[in-house]
Amino acid sequence: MLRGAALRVTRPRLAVLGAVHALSHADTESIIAAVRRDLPQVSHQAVYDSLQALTANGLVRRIQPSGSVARYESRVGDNHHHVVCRLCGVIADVDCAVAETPCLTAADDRGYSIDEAEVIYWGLCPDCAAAQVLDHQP
Amino acid sequence: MLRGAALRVTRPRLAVLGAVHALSHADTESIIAAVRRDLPQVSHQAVYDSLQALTANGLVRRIQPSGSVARYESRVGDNHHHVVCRLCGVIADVDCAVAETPCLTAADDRGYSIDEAEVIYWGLCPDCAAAQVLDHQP
DNA sequence: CGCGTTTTCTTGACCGATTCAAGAAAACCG
DNA sequence: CGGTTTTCTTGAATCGGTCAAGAAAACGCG
Repeated sequence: MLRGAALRVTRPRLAVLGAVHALSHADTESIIAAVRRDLPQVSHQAVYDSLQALTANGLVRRIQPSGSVARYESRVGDNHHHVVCRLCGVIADVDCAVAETPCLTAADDRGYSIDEAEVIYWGLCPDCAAAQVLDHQP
Repeated sequence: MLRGAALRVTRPRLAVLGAVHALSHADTESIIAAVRRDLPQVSHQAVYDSLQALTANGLVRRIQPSGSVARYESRVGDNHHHVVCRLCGVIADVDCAVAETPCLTAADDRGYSIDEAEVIYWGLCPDCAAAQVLDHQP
């Protein structure tokens, strides 16, 4: 994958790529921890640089819902979206409701040349929704 | 407006509300500057608290595209979306392409109870797109 | 395979938006 | 006009992320 993107193959990059694939919507801190299980010596900066390089070349995708730190996922190139729990912050993938390139056409594009539509659904995850109900019926 | 939301009416809150209405997608720093034109003494904390209170009560809306600081707008309750320029970061409003509650229905909601769909279109604003073309045809 | 160039990693300082905490001031309710 | 509660001031702290300089590792080529 790295060679395909004309990126040098280094241990930190391999480990970061592995970590992003192994974890689900992981933040940088979790990725650093995972990478250090293999390479205890890596600096946080190497991880930041790797994530930046991988993101810029489309090998991983970066998402950052409001109020959250940056998170990374390995599912790329299929324009799927995310649903975020307002209470616990957990993220799940959702496929687009509309079509292949979903809401990619704005009603009026204001003269912008749009290349991506990012959709975030906000709500309550099943667990938090259940806890919510219990609170109101004690 | 403040009374309608059961919020105490204070000078800082009035000034913040005015600033958000006067500016377009302003960040906190701009809002602080605008507020201080009327009330030179206000602390940044008062502005942060006011924005938080206004946002929590739906009087202003907070948006935060990846890589940007928090921004606030006065257009609320009409589920419109935003288009962000990848180069200069400028933000414009766009109405939803689909319907009243646009992409509010995910293909598979994963058991979440969704209450909002937030859409951000990424692309190039007219100015940056033009500059881009000039770069490639010097 | 070894060398030189270029990119990447290590180390450690730094930054800036936002939050926390404690006390003073101001709104609201009779 | 008090008393209570919320909000504001002041000032410090937090924390994700970035910057900078030199050391180390990849890669390309002979």
